[in-house]
Amino acid sequence: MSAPVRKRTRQGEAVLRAVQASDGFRSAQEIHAQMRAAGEAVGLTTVYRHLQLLADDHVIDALHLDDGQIAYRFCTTDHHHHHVVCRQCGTSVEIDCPDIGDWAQRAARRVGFAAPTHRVEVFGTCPECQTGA
Amino acid sequence: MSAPVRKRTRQGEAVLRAVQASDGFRSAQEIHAQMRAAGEAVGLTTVYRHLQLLADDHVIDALHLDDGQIAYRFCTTDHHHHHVVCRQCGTSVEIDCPDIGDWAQRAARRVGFAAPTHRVEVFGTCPECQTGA
DNA sequence: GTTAGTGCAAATGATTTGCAAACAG
DNA sequence: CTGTTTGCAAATCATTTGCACTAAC
Repeated sequence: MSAPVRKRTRQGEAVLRAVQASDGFRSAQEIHAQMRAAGEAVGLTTVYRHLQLLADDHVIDALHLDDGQIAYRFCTTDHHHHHVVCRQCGTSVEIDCPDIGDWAQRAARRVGFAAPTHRVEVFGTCPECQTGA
Repeated sequence: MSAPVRKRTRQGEAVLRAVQASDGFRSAQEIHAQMRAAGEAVGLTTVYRHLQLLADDHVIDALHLDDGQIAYRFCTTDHHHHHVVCRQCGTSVEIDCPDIGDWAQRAARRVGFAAPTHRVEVFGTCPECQTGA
C-alpha cells in the first residue's frame, strides 16, 4: 500500500477552484455543470472523485441534502463550526458555537453513549432571497 | 382532487406496527425485510409508500443516513426533540434540549436568515454495543 | 518508464412510478 | 359499485466502478 502520491493536475485544481468560488453548498452535479459552462473540460466522474478526495482531507465540507444529493462547501476555518444554509439559493454562512459541542457530548453521555459526534444543520432564507423572488 | 380518503388496510397497519416495534432508526429496506421475516406479505413499494405517508403526517421521523438511505423512527413525544443514535445498531434515545432551538434561531437571525429550522443529530455507541461486540 | 489521474460507458442501489388487479367502504 | 391500495416490473437518478488511455513525475 503506502501513501498514494498525489499528482498535481489541471482538473484537480480546477475542481478545488470551483468549490472555493461558490459561496454556498453546491451539489457535485452543479459544480460540474458550472465548470463546463466556464469552459473547463472535465468529466463528471473526475469531479466526483476530487470532491470526495477533498472531503476526506477535510478541505471541504460534505452535506447530505434531503433529496439525496450530496452538497460540498469550501471551509475557511478549520476549527469545529456549523453552517446556516439558505433553503433557496444554497448560500451558507459559518457560525460558531462551542456550547453545542459540549451539550451534545453531555447529552450523549447522560444516556450512556460513548464517543459522541454530532451534526447540526440550520436552514433558513437568506437576506437576498427574502428581498428578491 | 379533494381530501383523499384514507382506507384502513392490513398492510398499512402492519407497516406502522413494524416501525413502532423497532427501538431505533431502521431503513425502509430493513423494515420491509423484517416484515417479510415476520410472515407479513407486503410489497416493498407499499412499505415505502406508507413510510412516506406516516412521515408526512409526522407520525414517524425521517432521517437521511450518510450512505444515502432514509431511516424512519416512531416518536412518542410530539414536542420538539432530538435523538442520539447508535452508530452500530441504530438504537436511538430521545433527548430534550430547549436551548438548541433558541440558539439555532438566534444564530440564524444574527446573520440575517429568516424562518430558521434546524436539524441536530448526535451519533455515538450505545451501552449495548460498547459491552458486546 | 511507472504510477496516478481521466473519462466514457456500464453497473449499482435506493427510491419512484406506471398500471392492472385486489380490496375497503 | 367507486375510489384506494397494492405490488410487480420497469424507470429514475445521483453516485460508483471497470477499464483502456493519457499525463505527471
